[in-house]
Amino acid sequence: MTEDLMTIREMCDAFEVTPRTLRFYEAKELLFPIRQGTRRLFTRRDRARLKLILRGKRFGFSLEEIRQLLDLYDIGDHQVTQLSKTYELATQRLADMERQRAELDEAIVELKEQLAWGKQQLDSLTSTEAAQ
Amino acid sequence: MTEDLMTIREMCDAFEVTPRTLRFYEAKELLFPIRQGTRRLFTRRDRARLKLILRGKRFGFSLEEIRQLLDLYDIGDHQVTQLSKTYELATQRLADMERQRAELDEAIVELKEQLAWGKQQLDSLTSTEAAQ
DNA sequence: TCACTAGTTGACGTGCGCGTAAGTTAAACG
DNA sequence: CGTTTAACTTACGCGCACGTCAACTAGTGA
Repeated sequence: MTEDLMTIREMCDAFEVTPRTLRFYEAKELLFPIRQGTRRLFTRRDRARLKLILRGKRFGFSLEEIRQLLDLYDIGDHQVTQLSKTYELATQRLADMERQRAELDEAIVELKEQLAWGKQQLDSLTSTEAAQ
Repeated sequence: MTEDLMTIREMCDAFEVTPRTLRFYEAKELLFPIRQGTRRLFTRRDRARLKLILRGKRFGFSLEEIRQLLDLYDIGDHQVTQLSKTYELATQRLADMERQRAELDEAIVELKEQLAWGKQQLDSLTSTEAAQ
C-alpha cells in the first residue's frame, strides 16, 4: 500500500517541476515536507499547496505573495489577530483578481479585433500576390 | 499649443514609471521615441504601446513576448511571412489568455469559498472570546 | 556669464526564481 | 562487501527587469 507520502522524484513527475524548485520552495517556507532521515517526503498538504503555488505563479504573483495567501489554509495555527490580517489580505487579493479578470476580458476583446484586422490584411496581401 | 509629443518626465508622471524604465524599453525596442538633439520625445504611438506594455506585464508576459505582440500593431512594416507568423503568435496568445481567464474564474470561486470559511472561523473565535 | 535644471550615456548593483556543478550520504542491489 | 542510485547540502551562476550612481551635455533664467 503506497502511503500518502511522495518522494521528491514522484512530486517532480506529478507536477513537472525540478527537485531544485521543490527544495527552493521549502527553503522559502512554501512547502513543509517531513523528513525520513535526510530525505524529504511530501504530504497531501504539500501537494495541495504546490498546486496553488503553481497556479499563483501563472497569475503573476510572487512567491512571497503566494506564501501569504497560502496561510489562509492554515487558519487553525494562527491567533485571531493574525487570522483577521490574513483575511483582509485575501479579500484584497480577491479584489485584485477580479480587477485583473475585467482587464483580461478587455484585452481579449481588443486582441480579437486586432486579429480580425490582421487577418484581413493578410488575406488582401496574399490575394495581391496571387494576382501578380 | 502643447505638441503631441511628451518629454520623459511627462511620460513618467502620466504612466507612473521611472525614466530608467522608459530608456530600458527603448533599448529593448519596445518604444521608439524621436530625438530632439539628444533628448527623447515620446509620440502618441509610444504612449499607446506603453499602455499595452504595462498591461502585458500585469498579465505576467515577459518584455520579449510583449515586444512580439506589439508587432501586430505595425503590420505594414512586415513581409507576409513575418506577418503570418505574428498572426499565429497572437492567436496562440489569445488562446493562452482565454485559458488564463478560465483558470482565474476558478481561482476566484475557490478563494471566495476560503474567505467564507475564514470568516466563519473568525466569527466563532471572536464570539468565544467574548463569552470568556 | 554663471548657475541651475532636465536629460543623457555608460556601467555596475540588486532581487527574484531558479539552474548547475561539486562533493557527501544513505539505502538498495548483486 | 563494493557499487550503483537517489537524494542531499553548499555554493556560485544566470537571465530578467530594472535601480543607482557617476560623469557629461544642452537649454533656461537671472
